[in-house]
Amino acid sequence: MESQYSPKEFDEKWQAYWDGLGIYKAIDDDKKPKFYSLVMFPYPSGDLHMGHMRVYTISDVISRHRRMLGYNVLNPMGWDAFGLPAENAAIKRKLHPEKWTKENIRFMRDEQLKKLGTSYDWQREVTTCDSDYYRWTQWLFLKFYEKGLAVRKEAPVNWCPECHTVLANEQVENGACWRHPETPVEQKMMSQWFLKITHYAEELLADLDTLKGWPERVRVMQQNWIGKSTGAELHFTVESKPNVQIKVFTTRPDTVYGVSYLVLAPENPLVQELVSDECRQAVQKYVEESKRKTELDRMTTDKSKTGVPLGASVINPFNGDVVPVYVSDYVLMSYGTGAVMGVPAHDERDFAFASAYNLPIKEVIAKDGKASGSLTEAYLDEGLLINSGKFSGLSNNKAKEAITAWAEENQAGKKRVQFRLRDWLISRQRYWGCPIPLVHCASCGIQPVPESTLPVILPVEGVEFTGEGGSPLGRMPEWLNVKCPSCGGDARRETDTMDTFIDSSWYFLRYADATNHEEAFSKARVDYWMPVDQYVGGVEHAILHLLYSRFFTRALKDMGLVKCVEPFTNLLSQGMVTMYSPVSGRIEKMSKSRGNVVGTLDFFKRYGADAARLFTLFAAPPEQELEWSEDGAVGQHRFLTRIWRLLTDLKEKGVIDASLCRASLDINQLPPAEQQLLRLVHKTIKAVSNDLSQERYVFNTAIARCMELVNGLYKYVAELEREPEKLSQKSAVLSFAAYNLLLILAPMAPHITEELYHRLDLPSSSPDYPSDKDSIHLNKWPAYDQALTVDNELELVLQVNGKIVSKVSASRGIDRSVAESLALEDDKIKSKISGQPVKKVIVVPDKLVNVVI
RNA sequence: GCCCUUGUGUCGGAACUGGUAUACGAGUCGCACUUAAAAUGCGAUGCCCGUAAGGGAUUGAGGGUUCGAAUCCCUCCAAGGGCACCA
Repeated sequence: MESQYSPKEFDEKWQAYWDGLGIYKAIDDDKKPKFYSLVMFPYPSGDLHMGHMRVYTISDVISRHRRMLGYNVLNPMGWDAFGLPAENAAIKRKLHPEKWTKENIRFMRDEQLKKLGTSYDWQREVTTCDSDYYRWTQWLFLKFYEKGLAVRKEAPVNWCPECHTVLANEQVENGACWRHPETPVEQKMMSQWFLKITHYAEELLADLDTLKGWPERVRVMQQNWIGKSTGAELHFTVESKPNVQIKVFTTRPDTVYGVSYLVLAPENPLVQELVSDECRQAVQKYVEESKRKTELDRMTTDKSKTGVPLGASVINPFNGDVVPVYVSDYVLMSYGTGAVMGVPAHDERDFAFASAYNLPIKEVIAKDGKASGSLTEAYLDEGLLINSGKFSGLSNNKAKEAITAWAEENQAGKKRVQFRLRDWLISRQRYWGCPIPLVHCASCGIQPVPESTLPVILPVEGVEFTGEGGSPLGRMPEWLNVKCPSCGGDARRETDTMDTFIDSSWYFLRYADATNHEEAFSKARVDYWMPVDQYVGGVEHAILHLLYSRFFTRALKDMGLVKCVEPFTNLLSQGMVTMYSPVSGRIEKMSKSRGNVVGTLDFFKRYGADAARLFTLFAAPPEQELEWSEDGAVGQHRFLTRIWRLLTDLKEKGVIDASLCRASLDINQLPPAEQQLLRLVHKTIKAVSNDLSQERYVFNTAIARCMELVNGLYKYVAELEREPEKLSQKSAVLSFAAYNLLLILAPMAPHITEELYHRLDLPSSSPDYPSDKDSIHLNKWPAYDQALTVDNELELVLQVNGKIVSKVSASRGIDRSVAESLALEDDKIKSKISGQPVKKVIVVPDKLVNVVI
């Protein structure tokens, strides 16, 4: 036992070696089939822990495996480097965001990701806060602006008082900022920049069906978020002002005869226009109050309804009914038309509102066409129309179309599709982001910065970070004041920066052509690499990043800049890593604030990167949660030690011989014990190949199979030890087994396999294996012989009425009749049957025989 | 409230299309090696009854389909996640 398994002695050696060889470089336009493997790039927050490492490990195994399968793999890495934490750190510690960010990047790249043994092509590294990158983010923004997909509009927006900026809808969770769950967002009317994602709502929804390689739940989440509703817009004329109409959106035009009132959202401009003198004071008070309510307040009002009458009435175009108009904050200005028709009999909310204000409840749909007389709750099911004029008697589904058609014919409305998705608010009143390349000119209005003068550089020197009074950019006159590109007069730059989700909506395109100084990317390169064949990332981006990226890709496709429509063909969303938290006393997501982090540096030092990789892969399948356990991680280190000892020992004794590693063995020439071992090797290669395939990606069982092979090898060697002279002879089977074990383990444990591979000292390069001497990772993934993955002798299970009674050994492929008689002649079966008539016998070939009595 | 996911030994988890439930690992116990411990190797290890041979129940609970169900269907329970006054 000369040398102990001691990863710290060679992990870094191999990392440097791979770097030097450049074996992870992706080749543009290679002859081999391409495989674009992508992992969501991190925000450079400073220190990754073991929880973060999971996603990089998974993605790395996939990439390494694909390389061995002969693909031209693109596996890039970069940094989502703009964002608030850097700016907040600057305010707190007087450290410039750029310096802070760059230091974090260096540490995370060199001390953490590289030391995990990842196989990135660092020549394509992308950093979104570099002007080399954001220059093109700005360029893309201008393209959107040209196409009318970037617009400035006055709208109610979400303001986070903690971030001092507005947020997109997707960045509000439960009425609070996604970064600050304790801070409710405030509603403000502001003029802001939006990207018109709603323009693509229909496509973004429909094409979800094409994403067969995405997890169902992510698709469902996006579907819900886009939220398509089909219905009608109906027009109600104001009684006292025949030239004013209130338009409502409804998914239930079939209930229009049951309207007993209309409701406007407090923010609806019609409120001010229609309010009567008598009601003005009460309405004004109500509107003021609802303005003060945060989104959170409005959501937690227990569904109880409040509202005030407007003092106006409208005419129902269908039956001429005159019904009152109310203001209530259960109607949202930002959805539909900001006005709804109240049908208490067939809508829960309307029922609650009508009950509170004693409004009539008129039934217009009933199950058998018969009114119940007194409803205690809204009737929401299907049924036949009643009290609905000429539509009475129709089924309500048919009535939806008929009523909408009538409305269209009589200029009282039209069919309408409504989406829940809203335009993407992208301006941020913060410094550390990509400047929006526009100027405001007093005479020409908003003018785009000419492409030739991009980038609009984010000033680094002389920026003051106070965290107060808006973006620091507004206080930098030398940056702020420019000449108008159109008239040459005095103008001011736009001080808002872009939402950082824009940076990450196209980074996967830049990887395809990361060093291009002439354009954002060449179309040819992007068309070669895109779409991403396997994307790996957290489910927290199920909507945000993934939806924005889909939108971007679509828009760029329509501009002719890219060919593909969907950017990510396959998506794997890995589960989070948890651990017991002494702060809460519960098992929670690993994070610094919960005090349950395991650091990477210390772990790598003690157990090596391979043990860390294997444990994260082994403890749970990738989509599931993973609980970190020190014991479990030690177990993986123990497994690696077992491999180390076995192979170094056998190599030293001369049992494993390099010349025999790839020998093709004739199983019929081998003694039984060797046959069995050879079969085990082929079975293992098959199982691991299957587990690592894109259809499965179950690394835990792949490792389990490797462990079984190692256990089998130990058992076999223990047998050999009974005749010690055998342990000094070359063994073809053991050489073959050792070599293949290293190959199939290489994607998961790249360091130990590389070290042991080099110790095998394979013969010099041959045409088939040109890179023999260089690296195990340049090897081909091993093939298996299907015939050797099954045993010739097997155990046949014998059942009576589906219960196992006995087992017999049998040869593979015996006839059904032979299997049947084996069962019927078995003593235990006979005694179980004890003379009763056999109804039938079911034979599952090579598996079992079930005797039914 | 609606939608989705998950319930298997002491624990993490296997069981591919219905066909030997508990692979693999952790933990525990025993043996070997050792002055001793650690490390390592070997063995045992889901539950109940039994000294044993052996027998019985068992995949959250209950029912169903089937020769046969962890796997398919229905009802319920629990945990986690998403959406939530979206008209």
